[in-house]
Amino acid sequence: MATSALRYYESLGLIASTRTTGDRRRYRRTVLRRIAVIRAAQRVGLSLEEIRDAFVGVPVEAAPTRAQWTRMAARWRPAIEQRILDLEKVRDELSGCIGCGCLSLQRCRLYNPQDELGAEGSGSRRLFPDG
Amino acid sequence: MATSALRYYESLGLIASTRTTGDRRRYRRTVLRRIAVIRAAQRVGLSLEEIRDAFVGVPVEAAPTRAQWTRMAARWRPAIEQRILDLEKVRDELSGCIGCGCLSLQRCRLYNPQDELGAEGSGSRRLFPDG
DNA sequence: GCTTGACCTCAACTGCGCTTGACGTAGTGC
DNA sequence: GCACTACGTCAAGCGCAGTTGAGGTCAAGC
Repeated sequence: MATSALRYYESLGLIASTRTTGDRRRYRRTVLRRIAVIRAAQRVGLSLEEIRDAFVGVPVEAAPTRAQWTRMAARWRPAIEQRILDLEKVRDELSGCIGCGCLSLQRCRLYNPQDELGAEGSGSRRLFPDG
Repeated sequence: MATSALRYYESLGLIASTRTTGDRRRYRRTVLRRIAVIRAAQRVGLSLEEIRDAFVGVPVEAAPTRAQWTRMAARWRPAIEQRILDLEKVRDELSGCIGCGCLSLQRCRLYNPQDELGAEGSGSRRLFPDG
């Protein structure tokens, strides 16, 4: 990965580095772990800020304990599971709903994922009230 | 959703609108479908450009046929499936690998998802060669 | 010794996906 | 009939996640 990204992560406090006498960055093993986890979290769709939040309690400088890693991993599970469920829903709706050609604005779960919004009028700015 | 987003999509050619005598935009049913599909595709992680590409063969102005929708949905399935697999991998690796505390730089699949890179030296810029 | 390239800092820039603002018009409610 | 709001255009701005460039330093190879 690009060194500029590492510097950027460091500027955000996501990772830390030690310096050589010549002021070059050296990354400890634990930092490489953090980076791997950061990239993985990005694949899940988390922002760097969310990732930083997920790292609270996991030391930036020192080697974290196994318990700390485990706690963090546990914190992430729900977000990952949720994201997987979301995608499975999109997949099923794409094949089930669009695939079948129904696409009813009133009934289709693609338009109306929460099954809310029965017949509350037709105000504008109403499609996807919250994401 | 915000009207500004609709105008933006229109500026990209993702959707089309008819106009009233007073120059206001009116969106046909099929456009509302398109919008729903666009939002769904974004949830999957596709960029608007990728989404536009996925829409080739699906008319912007007229009502697409069921066959056209179906073809498009079929084009997306692989991307969605892949994304789901990715996330499942991240989930399993987070609980299996970090959870277990191994985190070996050489063996951990989190660092080395393709199982490539045996022992090719330790050049820099080597972590995650392609995403 | 000297060149070469990888690193350093810091500020400015990029691309995406919109949003905001300025300024003007259209149409609905009272 | 008049106020008010939602819409119209267009350009500029924002937040995120970095990248790029200018100007300088460090260290390995010849």
